[in-house]
Amino acid sequence: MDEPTQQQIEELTSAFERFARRFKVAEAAAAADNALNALDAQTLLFVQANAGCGLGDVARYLNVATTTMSSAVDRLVRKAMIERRRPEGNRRAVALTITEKGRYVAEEQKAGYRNACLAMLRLLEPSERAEMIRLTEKIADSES
Amino acid sequence: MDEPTQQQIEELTSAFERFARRFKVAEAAAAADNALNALDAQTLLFVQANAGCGLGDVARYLNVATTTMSSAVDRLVRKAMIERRRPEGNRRAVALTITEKGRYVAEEQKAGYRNACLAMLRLLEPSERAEMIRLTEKIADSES
DNA sequence: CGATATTAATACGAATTTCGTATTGTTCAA
DNA sequence: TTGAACAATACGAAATTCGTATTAATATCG
Repeated sequence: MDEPTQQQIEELTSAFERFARRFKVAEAAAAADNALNALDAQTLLFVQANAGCGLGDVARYLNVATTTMSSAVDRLVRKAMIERRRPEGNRRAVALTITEKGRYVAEEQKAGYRNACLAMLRLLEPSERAEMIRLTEKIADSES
Repeated sequence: MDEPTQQQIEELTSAFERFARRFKVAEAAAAADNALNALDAQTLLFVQANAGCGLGDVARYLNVATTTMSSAVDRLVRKAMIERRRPEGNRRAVALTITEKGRYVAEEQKAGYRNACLAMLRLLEPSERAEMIRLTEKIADSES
């Protein structure tokens, strides 16, 4: 009862395909100098948002093996975007923190996302924008 | 004039982050037996939708080097999901066509997308669904 | 207290993937 | 007919991910 219709499902699936493609192309075009691969970029953003987190925290969040995360952290440390520290109180762990340069790159990254979102909103009438945001939030945050 | 507000941009960006994460996790959970990597899956879907297309067509569409596409096609041929044929009339080209098995896997793949979209629509009130679809289509298909 | 299990991270190597360069074979144009 | 342009492939280098084994630190419990 009150199920989405087959046609609605089909329409949304198809629209999302074109949507994703458009978004992806824009993203590829924006690939800057400080370009990071997807995992490293996500790692950097997580470390920025969770200063002092451990390597395993990021791995669990991003659903990758800890060895994979260790490599990603290696790369980011080599690029001087984050730092490994030994937290006092637990000397087997590392605490990850973002550097000045890392913060810069992370902000650049986020600016890219914001630009893409801005481009989307511009395609809508002012009256439609709030509704798009509301519906996206509802889907993103609903329980179950 | 009539620009989206900073707050709207921020809200949509943030909502999309959660949205994408939720979508991605669902996708990872659905990873079936016939699992393909992202490029191979996209290639298979393109070949299904464009029977007889050339290798370069797919490469251009997906924005990868032709050598990369050659490898992807190799993998799909090895898995018996697509076939290389020499079209009469142009013997340097290959024409890609999907096989029975490929069609099956492609449909499975699309079913996964449809399920994700269904899950999204279910999170909305029936009255909101058409609006979500309309707005997504508008963003996906607008010129400029 | 000491032995053992658990935890956090790393070292190392295998497998996969992507891509650049060079090459083969075909078609087109002058 | 010869040379340029084109479609695809062969090959090798670089990067990434992950599993297994290892190191070191902390927790547990007899």
